[in-house]
Amino acid sequence: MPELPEVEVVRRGLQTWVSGRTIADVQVLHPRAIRRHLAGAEDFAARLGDRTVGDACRRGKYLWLPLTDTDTSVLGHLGMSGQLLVQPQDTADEKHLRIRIRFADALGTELRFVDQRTFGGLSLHENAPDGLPDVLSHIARDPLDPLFDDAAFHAAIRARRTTVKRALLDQSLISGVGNIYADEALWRARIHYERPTATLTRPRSAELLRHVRGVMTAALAVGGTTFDSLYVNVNGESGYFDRSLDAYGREDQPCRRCGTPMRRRPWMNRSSYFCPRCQRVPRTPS
DNA sequence: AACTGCACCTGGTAGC
DNA sequence: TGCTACCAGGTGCAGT
Repeated sequence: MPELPEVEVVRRGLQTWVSGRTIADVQVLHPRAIRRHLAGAEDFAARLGDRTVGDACRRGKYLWLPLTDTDTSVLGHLGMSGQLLVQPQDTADEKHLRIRIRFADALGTELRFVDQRTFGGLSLHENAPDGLPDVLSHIARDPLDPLFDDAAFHAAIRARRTTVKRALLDQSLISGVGNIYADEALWRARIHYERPTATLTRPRSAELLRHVRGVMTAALAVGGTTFDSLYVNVNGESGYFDRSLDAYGREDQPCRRCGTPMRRRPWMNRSSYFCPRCQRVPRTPS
């Protein structure tokens, strides 16, 4: 399940193996993969043809590739299960290959969008004046962005009448955080996922942000080490997921701080994992 | 306007 | 064995 660190690994891969190359042709093998490109598959392919790819960019979980000499970008989101792979052209098609992009050079590789559950996809958009694809106007900066405004974040969540995990997953407040890293950061900060944001003091929200950054930076360090080949990879199975998670997926296993069995609770058609001792349920005088 | 809840997907697995 | 039910969850939008 790609969140910000995994997407950043993919961005780096695209920058290394795709930026600067000129597109020869595009095959859309599943229409749902370009459903956000409203003009359809033929239009998508035609607009990419003969265009050159600029520097790979990211905000939160969104990736985009500007097309040089145009005011447009190819926007990508990996959804739940998406992968962007740079493969030798003679590699057999993946079972869930959705989009193939061939290049006009002789490097012998192509870019493939593979996605089992088809929550992700590619689309082409006009760039807004700030250079971002126009459809990203509602996506906040992510916590690894140097221009992320910690004070504004604190003020925004204090003004909301919602709970802290909802706020962490609200991409208009802070982008790039998903269910896994939200639980990890809340465990590190010893905050219960249902704590009202209005109860967070400035030091507590600062501490939470520090842990969000800490868990993402650690994941990025691990994910980054596996990426040193002709392969832009994201599969949610990096070593980080197996070895380093303290909360997510650890139901009934001892808390790594206090030994209390961790709990899982249904939450928003998902799950929240937490330590019932370290992360006390807030008393809510409604 | 701010907030809540759900549809969209498919493969793996648990249960019967 | 073969069927059903459920789970994973990011996003956008309909509904309140």
